Amino acid sequence: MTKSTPRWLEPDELAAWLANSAIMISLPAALDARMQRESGMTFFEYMVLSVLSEEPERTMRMSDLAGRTAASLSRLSHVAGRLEARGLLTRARVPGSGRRTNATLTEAGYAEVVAAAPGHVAAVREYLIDDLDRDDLKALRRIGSAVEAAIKRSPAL
Amino acid sequence: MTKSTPRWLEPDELAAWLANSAIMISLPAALDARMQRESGMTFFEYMVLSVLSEEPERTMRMSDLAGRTAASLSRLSHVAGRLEARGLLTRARVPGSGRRTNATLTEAGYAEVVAAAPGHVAAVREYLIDDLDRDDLKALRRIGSAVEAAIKRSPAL
DNA sequence: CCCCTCTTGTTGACGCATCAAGTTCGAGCG
DNA sequence: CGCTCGAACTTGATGCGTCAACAAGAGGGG
Repeated sequence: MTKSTPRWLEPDELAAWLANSAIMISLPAALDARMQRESGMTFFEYMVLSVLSEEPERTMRMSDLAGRTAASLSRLSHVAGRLEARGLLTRARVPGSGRRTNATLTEAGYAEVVAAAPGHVAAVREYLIDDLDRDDLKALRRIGSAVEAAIKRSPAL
Repeated sequence: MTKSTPRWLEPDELAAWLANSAIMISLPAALDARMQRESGMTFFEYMVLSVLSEEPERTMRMSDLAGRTAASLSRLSHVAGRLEARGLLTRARVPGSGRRTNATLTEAGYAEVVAAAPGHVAAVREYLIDDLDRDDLKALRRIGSAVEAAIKRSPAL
């Protein structure tokens, strides 16, 4: 409690923050709802399958997959369990390498990604990309990187 | 299924989209975790209390509150129930006005917001605002507005 | 007047995320 | 060798969000 009174947000900062809320809150909700409706899978499930689909052998270590999808290992494990039950991927321990596990996309899983991809891209365009000009795209890139860095910078506390 | 092959994302669009994922996924998670740790409440709960605290009489209709927090009425109702159980707000039907209900912040609720606010602002600065220059702030504002508009534009489907 | 329907909320079931434990394996080291 | 440590998952309990169903006024025709 040695903190002094905080620097409150100034008007333009506040406006930016409020605008950001739309991106942070409404966008994921909208994308999720649409994926669910059109492809019967979660936005996050799509991410997992999609990342796998672009990997050589369509295979990836659970840890790496978690990193790539910005998820906790626990979350990924639960999701992988469900996807495995649905026959969209398989898991296999990598022998002689500690507790490492590889996830591999099945044919059925690949087919699902391929089927879902167009709708996904369309949604991303419709809700975000197509409304932005080249400068906005660049800015978004910078902002995203900054956020990523800032979060990584404060792992514990 | 009359769709032709979709316009895939071009490199700079893809980069922007990936960067956006950090904002959409990691940022809310980070803010949520921190609010939980430092103030024992959800990010969303904070929003609700905070919005109420700035209202005259610290009172607002449930519907309006839902709109302001970008939540479904159902979600808000659940949360309001919990907050009410914790003594942070009260609900009361508005007599003679259909089924309208007003939510009002209690003293205890107000005290919680006040206590949580500095940490909240600090987090918002640390994870987002303080890393951005004036142009980025403006861009963020434009992008947020665009997203909001795009989502409103596609209510059904 | 009575029914119809619209608005506004609430509720319950279900699914997913999170958090804290537990499990299993490899490695380092004494 | 045997022990402990840490890395890499998995699992189970708990809590929140969503979706669909319901409830309860208020108009508004007919």
